[in-house]
Amino acid sequence: MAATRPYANAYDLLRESGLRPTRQRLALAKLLFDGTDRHVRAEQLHGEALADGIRVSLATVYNTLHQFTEVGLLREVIVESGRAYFDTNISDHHHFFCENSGELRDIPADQLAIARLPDPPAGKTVKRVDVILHLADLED
Amino acid sequence: MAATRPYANAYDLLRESGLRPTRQRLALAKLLFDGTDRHVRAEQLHGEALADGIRVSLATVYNTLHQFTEVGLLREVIVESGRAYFDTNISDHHHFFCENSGELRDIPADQLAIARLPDPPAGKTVKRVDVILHLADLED
DNA sequence: ATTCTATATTAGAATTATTCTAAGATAGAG
DNA sequence: CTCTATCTTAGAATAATTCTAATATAGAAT
Repeated sequence: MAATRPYANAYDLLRESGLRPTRQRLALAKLLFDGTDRHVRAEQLHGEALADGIRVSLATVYNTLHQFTEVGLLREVIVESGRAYFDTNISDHHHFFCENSGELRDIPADQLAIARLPDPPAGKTVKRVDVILHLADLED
Repeated sequence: MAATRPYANAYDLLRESGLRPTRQRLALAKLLFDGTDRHVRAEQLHGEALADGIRVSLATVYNTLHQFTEVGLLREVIVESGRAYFDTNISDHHHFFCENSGELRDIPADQLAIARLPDPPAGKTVKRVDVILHLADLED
């Protein structure tokens, strides 16, 4: 097995990313990279860790999520002011965001295409393209 | 003059939107809808109002920006966690966001096209399509 | 014009998400 | 085994925003 790296051992993952494999990073990596695509909030991951008996502070969860994002293991998705999600799916794709439930869902890359990108202003590069489709309940 | 409604009298604007034209709403509307496209933050608009000698509280600025957004006079743009901009350009368009300077800039509608939109999940409609191109300084 | 009532506005407290701080712990090189 | 750079920590601090309950005001009804 290998494919999209379905379980590349948390230890190796950290090693390859140049992050010291500490107890809490290992534990959080295991929770995050379980092979499924996850959209996590810091507070929520902290809860999961505690529930698993892992002693880790919320500050460390924030630090770790940001470090993972820096080395490209995660992608941060901003949907509302004061609400950051971290996406374990780092492939090229976009998101549905349901304003009623607060749920974030992946849109597969092949279902949304950007036809034309504008040139960035001089001296800048486009670092990231975020597309969010805000959903609302259909009522009649 | 009329075109895109370049100065449709703040009073009428509020009236047509079903908002009671109070002193502070009128003043804020005048600051916001001056004919140019603006990207405003609440704190900043509050500062401008005070500088103009308009007595208004920050809470009212927040209330007003949200009310204007609800009736379609403004559009809220989220770029980073804990950072909301209100855009006076409510036509269909997208944004560049420079992470270094915090500057938000319009991308004209004709410079970015979405080729294909996915179907929303059952029972939902796509309420808004947000595209943000994150910019970073080009260095070498 | 005056009165009245629903809606606005206010200051300040409260909340939420996040970052900072400075002290103590630990991975792993030597 | 020791040492040091890097982590982790609890709790304080910050930032943006929302809430609260009291006061003010627009505009309809008198």
